[in-house]
Amino acid sequence: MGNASQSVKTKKAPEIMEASKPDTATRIQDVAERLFVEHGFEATSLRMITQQAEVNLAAVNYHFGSKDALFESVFMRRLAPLISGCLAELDELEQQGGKLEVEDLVKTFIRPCLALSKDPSRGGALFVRLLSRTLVENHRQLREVISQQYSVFVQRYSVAFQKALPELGTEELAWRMHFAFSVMFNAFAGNDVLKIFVRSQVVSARDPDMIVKHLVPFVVAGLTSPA
Amino acid sequence: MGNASQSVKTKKAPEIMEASKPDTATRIQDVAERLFVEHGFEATSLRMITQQAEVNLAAVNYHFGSKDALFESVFMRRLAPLISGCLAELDELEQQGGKLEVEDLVKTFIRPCLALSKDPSRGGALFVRLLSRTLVENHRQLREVISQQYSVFVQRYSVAFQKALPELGTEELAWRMHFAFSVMFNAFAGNDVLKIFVRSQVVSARDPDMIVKHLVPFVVAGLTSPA
DNA sequence: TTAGTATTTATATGTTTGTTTGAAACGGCA
DNA sequence: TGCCGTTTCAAACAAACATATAAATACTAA
Repeated sequence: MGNASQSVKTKKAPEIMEASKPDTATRIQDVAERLFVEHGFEATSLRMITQQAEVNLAAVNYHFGSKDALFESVFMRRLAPLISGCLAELDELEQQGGKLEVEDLVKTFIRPCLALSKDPSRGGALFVRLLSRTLVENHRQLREVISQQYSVFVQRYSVAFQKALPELGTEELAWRMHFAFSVMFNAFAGNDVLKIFVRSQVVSARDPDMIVKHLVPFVVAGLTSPA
Repeated sequence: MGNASQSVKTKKAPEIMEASKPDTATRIQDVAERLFVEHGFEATSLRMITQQAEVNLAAVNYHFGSKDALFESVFMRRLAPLISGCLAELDELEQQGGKLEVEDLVKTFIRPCLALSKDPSRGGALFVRLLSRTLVENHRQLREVISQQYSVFVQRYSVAFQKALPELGTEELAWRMHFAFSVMFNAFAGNDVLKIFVRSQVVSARDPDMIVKHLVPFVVAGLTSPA
């Protein structure tokens, strides 16, 4: 096993939980995630990754098949749980009946993002930043995979928001959702447009709870503003 | 002249306006702008640029000094006029007295962006996308240059928004401006987070006027929502 | 025209890139 | 112990990279 590119890694967990370092493949993923976020896909060389992960250069191609496949693996490892988390919250909200409130709907998306951001064992805010990079770089094949597997995500939210905002036309709603998710993603990713213009790095408070506190009212106001 | 990296290009304009191709340096900038947007800085090689611009490989280093300097040149060529445009609108609005309305303030930023987006001779929406890429990749030295020259941009808008929204604390206002500029930038850059999840490319209407029509109410609502 | 500078060209340099290879080392099971 | 599938390793690969150099050409001013 290994050099086949389809292997996603199914190793036995070490029985006696060693406090030291994880799996080779996992170590590669962890370092790669950080470096891809920091420098982008192209600017991150396999040598940087393998050196920091303290594994042999050939290990990447052995375990993942290629640099592209490594990226996809790193990406999907985080995306799947995040999407599931959102859809689970959405399920719960819809099943408890009653009128769908925009704020609650927004929170079904924000809460899993917030939870992820605060969980170092899942890379913290790294993945949201990776996602925002991936949005802007265009890894065609990855987009293919994502849209094949997760188009339901957008559909579910579209339907839900339509119910919560029945007075809006589908087009108007599409625009507002576009804007809303755009703010939310970039907020969690920490992409501050204004930061590029000012010297001080102090501005970025970075506390995820603070983000949410200010983010929710802003987004809800935008979504619910009179047509 | 040429190989010194400080040369920003000061060629005579061709007297008889040839309909054919512009300056070598300009041709390089035009192609580079498009390719940097499409593939990012690292993934764009000087060979791609020079081939498409139909100039010799060494021309980049001759005219701009280095790949980094070329990027900075490409970037600044568009940033400077855009910022000036915004500040000019802001000046005009402030000088005409009366209470500062949030919507008018928002429009002082949106109008120059819209004008740029609709002007092919200035690269259309390319630069906004380049800016959004630059935000996410971090070209340190470029950030330095920008913040040195254009920190006034943020200061001016901070003061203006504070006047228009006196009931907000400075911190609350900073968050809202962060969110507002984030939506606006990403709207013009066409970074649609949801697009990555759905197959159809049809969604992206792309008409800048349409963007504005829906964008302004959303942003204004977010900014003015009760504290 | 001629002299001198500005630009373009072809070619070469030395790195760095992703990927491959074949052998060595490892680990569980007979 | 000896075997065998799995994993690691050092080394090498061609290809592509940014940049440098010197010769060739284009242009301008006298």
